[in-house]
Amino acid sequence: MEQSGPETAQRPTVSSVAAHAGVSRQTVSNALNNPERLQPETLKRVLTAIEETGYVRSAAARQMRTARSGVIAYRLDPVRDGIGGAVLDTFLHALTAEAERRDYRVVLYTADSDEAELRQFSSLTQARAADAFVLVGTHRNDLRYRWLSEHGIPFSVFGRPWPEEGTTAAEPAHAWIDVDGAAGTAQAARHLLDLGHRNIAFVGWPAGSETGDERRRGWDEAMAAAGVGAAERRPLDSEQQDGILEGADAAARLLAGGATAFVCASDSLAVGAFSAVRAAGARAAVVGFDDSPTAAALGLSSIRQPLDDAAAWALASVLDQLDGRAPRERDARLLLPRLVVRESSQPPASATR
Amino acid sequence: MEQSGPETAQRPTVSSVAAHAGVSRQTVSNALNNPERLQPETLKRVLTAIEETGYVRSAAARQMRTARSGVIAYRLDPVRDGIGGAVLDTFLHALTAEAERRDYRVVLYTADSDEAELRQFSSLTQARAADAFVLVGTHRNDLRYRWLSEHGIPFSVFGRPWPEEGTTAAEPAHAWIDVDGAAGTAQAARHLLDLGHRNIAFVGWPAGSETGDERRRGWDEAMAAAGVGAAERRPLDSEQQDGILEGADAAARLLAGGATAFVCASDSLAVGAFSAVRAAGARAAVVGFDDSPTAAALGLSSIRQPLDDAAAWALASVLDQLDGRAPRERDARLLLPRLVVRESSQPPASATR
DNA sequence: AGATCGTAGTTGATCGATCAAATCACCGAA
DNA sequence: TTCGGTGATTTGATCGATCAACTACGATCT
Repeated sequence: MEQSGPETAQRPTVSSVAAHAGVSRQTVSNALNNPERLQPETLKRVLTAIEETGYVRSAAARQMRTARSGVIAYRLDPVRDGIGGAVLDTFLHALTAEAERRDYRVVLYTADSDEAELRQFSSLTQARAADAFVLVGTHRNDLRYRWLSEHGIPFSVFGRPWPEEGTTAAEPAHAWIDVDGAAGTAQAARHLLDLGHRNIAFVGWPAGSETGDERRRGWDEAMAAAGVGAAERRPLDSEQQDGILEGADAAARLLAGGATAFVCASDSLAVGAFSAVRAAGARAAVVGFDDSPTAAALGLSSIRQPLDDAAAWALASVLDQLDGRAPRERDARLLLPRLVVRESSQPPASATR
Repeated sequence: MEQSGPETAQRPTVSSVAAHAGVSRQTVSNALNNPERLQPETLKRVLTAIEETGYVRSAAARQMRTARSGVIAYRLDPVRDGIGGAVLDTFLHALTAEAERRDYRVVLYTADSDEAELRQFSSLTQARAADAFVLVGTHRNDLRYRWLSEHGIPFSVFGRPWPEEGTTAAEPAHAWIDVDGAAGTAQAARHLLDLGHRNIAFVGWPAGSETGDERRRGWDEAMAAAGVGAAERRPLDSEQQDGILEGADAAARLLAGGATAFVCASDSLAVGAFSAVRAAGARAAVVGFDDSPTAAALGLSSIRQPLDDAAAWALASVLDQLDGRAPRERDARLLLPRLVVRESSQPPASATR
């Protein structure tokens, strides 16, 4: 498998491998791209020659002929928040790993505005340096989807599409995948209900963000389903910016109001809530969102997004588009997150009804 | 600047642009690669034609001829810790941005062992999918440097080289850059001394890791220089695994021992220390390390590594190697971090000597 | 005047793989 | 025996940019 000395031999090419195996260029090419066209015996001989010479296809030559780069582009944003940021990191890692598995590669680019990103789209595709894009995050009046669609460039999005202004909120034309946040917080709430809690507070973001509203809804619906009335739920709800301190403040307030457990919209809030609980010497349970490494380190229960699945789907989708296959069917519109139970919501606290 | 309809026109090439401008292929090529060879007037005409046609060089064709991909490879590790991980994220972002500035691109790969990484080195370079590598993190008996060197593949490292076993700790053969951790903690200690503190504790990692030992050394030397004797310093030193809880425990213990300020080896430890201080109702100052977004959010003073500089240098170094230029001179072996002062070490606490 | 040189720009060949079309070998049917 | 047909393999042409060698045309020198 190893190759000879530093600069001794020329880099092997299809032709040199062909000579080595006693066949023609094209046969070597076929061995790699259409093995079924070769006689088993010939195939084996060629593969052996490839092995022996340590041959690897030149990406450039290949791209040139096939007009495909085998590259997916991903926009790397500046680091924002320490705890929540890990989600996209994990997604990117999963995307890279999945791409490797399918013989693709991931290149990074940066952009600090939609316009800058469109320029990147343009130059990356014009240069044939990338075949497709995987986008994360979405905002209102996002210019990117339309631009990519109009230019016929394959892409998929991790994150729900916002209904475009003026559009009847019909099915969006593009491929996207997302996680069902409501299902996550509902699951967390039910878990805490099962432990005997009833005064389960929600430590959430200010109303208005889609993600935040959805997470609140999951908690709210689960509580309602468990027979906790609207009047009882209202004082258990809270809104604040994301952050550890904000979470701590909110939790302290809610604790004073009689809350015995917390479902949080993020791990940042949950870390804060958790520390407030400990500071107050209370035994209230806390569940976070995103299962960040911080949560794991602190023993904080948290809702884990299936990022591997999301990345795999996002990649599979763009590859389908590239290969002209029909759009991938999905049984559910949204992926289901999974609650990871740790000490912060274990062992069952004594019910406080 | 924009290009016509979706699929109307063929992608422009050197030839089509040449025709458009009334010159030859090569002249277009020269306009882009050796503009000084053209008469100013011709150059302008060609550039206009490029602009008008929206021409962008095909990366593949270029790579093929020049045997250069214009790509730097970077290994993306799985997310480990939430807070400290942001350092590498920031580094990667800086690297990507700097690469764009210099018309290079960054591709990602994964590897879960040195051996796996060597395979990646091999296939990425054989396929000419990457010209060089930027590595981060180092460990003893790292197989990678030797392999890359022996194969003549350019690379640079963010992180100090460990002295190789059996080697006289001479200058390592490869290009590397790192941040002077000792200078950082020394700066933090001096800052706290200036504020009137004397019982400044160090919340550090267990001895044995180079990075950790170095950060401890900075604190230690600054304290010694300020006249704090060894016997006085010893009880102010502490060792624990990295983590928020560990930091909180250590700080609580040290507070009880009379510490009035903390220099921490990481922001994780500092976050813990900070919360312990608040929990104890004390007014002790805390300084973290790495200036993570979490620290910024909490108002925690922290030592910021000059990651932009490090990334720029790492990239410049591999490009020098690629272009056969002499290794880049550096005035200092190490980059100096900068202390970012926030509320956690402000306003000057009353001296407690 | 003729040789020499320099500048600005041109043409031919090439990188390495793949597509498309051609060839070859072999078999059974007419 | 010959021919069509099928499957396996080979040859020719090509993707688009750049390198290297070459032409053209003045200006300069002897």
